[in-house]
Amino acid sequence: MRQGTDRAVSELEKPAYHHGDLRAALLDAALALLAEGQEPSLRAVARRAGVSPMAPYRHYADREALLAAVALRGIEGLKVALEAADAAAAPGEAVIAQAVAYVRYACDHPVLFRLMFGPARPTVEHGICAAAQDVKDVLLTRLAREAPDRFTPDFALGCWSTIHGLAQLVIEGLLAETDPDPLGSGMVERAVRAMLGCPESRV
Amino acid sequence: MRQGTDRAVSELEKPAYHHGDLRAALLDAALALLAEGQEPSLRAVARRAGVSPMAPYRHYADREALLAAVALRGIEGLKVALEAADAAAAPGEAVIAQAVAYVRYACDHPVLFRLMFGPARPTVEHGICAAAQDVKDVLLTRLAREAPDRFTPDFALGCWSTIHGLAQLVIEGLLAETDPDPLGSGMVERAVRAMLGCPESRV
DNA sequence: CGCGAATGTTTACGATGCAAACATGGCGAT
DNA sequence: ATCGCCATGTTTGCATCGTAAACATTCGCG
Repeated sequence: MRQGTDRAVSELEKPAYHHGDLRAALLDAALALLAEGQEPSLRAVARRAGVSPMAPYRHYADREALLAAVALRGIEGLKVALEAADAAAAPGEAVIAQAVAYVRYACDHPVLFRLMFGPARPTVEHGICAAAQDVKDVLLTRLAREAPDRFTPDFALGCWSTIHGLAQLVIEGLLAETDPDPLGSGMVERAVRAMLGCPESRV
Repeated sequence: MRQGTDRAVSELEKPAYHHGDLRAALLDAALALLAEGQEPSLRAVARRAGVSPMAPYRHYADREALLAAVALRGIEGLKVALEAADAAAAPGEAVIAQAVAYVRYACDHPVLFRLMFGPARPTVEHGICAAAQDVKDVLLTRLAREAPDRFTPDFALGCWSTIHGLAQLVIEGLLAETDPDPLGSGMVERAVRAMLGCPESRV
């Protein structure tokens, strides 16, 4: 696929027949549409990438395959966000920080998030599952250190569920009438603390 | 092909021009499609109800309105399931029983469940939110009795999130590689117990 | 230089959601 | 009983979507 001599991307070069790296461009286009809040149709993605509606099929089996690739990237992004939050957290507060980051990521990219954890069963299914496990593991690792006494696989699953459920409830607006801004108001954080049984709220 | 689609109440009259109670028939048709695991298109619902593709618009503003009505009914069904589980539970085990019932409901009606708590924002949005609160309240009420010491609004939200997140993870297959049958294996129950800190497993 | 394979394009088909115009017939006012 | 209103259904039409099939273009290797 890739070769040494790269006439890869020069600015004033008109769109050649061969796009150079459509595969990545399609991914970016889909991500961009997602970021704008719209669910990306295959045709819209192609349009945005400046190619014909059928072009994507040279790189992805079907719409679902493209979306799955996007979802994978989104999951990786979530993992990165969790790791960053974990690293930046005060001692003993890393789990809470990860939880908040998780929900914030969902709020910042609601459509993407739905794609990531919704019916993304298609082609790359296994890839998605594995990536999701990676995400869980980031949380799990920190959990094992901050709460070694209570820690069990079941407890880890419970924690993940709590955080994931919270994210779902928030982005679907199910908490809107209870609290218009569950993240900003600290409700999310308090709910996680309540479940973990660590009420130190230290402003 | 026109067949005598299941008319619930009437006897042998031919499909009259006026359907009698299309509104309800459409709901049932959508529910039936959902039960068969397919996402109901407006046209498919109309087909199943034995009317023309445009007929539903006399009763629902658009596809989303129909789906929202279906979602509402699904949420009511969940509430009923929770109440039943609560009533049948052994003393002190009602919260766990509700949690398991919640996840089981999701597993039994995955497409419906996604509809209920997915982007069901449209028309009846408020109705959906309120109904969801009703569901939460069933859990919340029992929670206040079984765990009066830890009980706070934040704790209640946390519990709901845990259960809801568990349901999401299970129906999307995110736990499939960890455990192919999280409900049957008891993993769901154990995760909830771990979060609640009540490890009595009393087979 | 030439040719095969990779990559894009065009055309076409069936499905979908919905707008607009038309048809039917239940039912209250006369 | 009759008539006419209008709620309820139907037909037609259009834009969009996913994707199959056939065609066009160019890359890279012999």
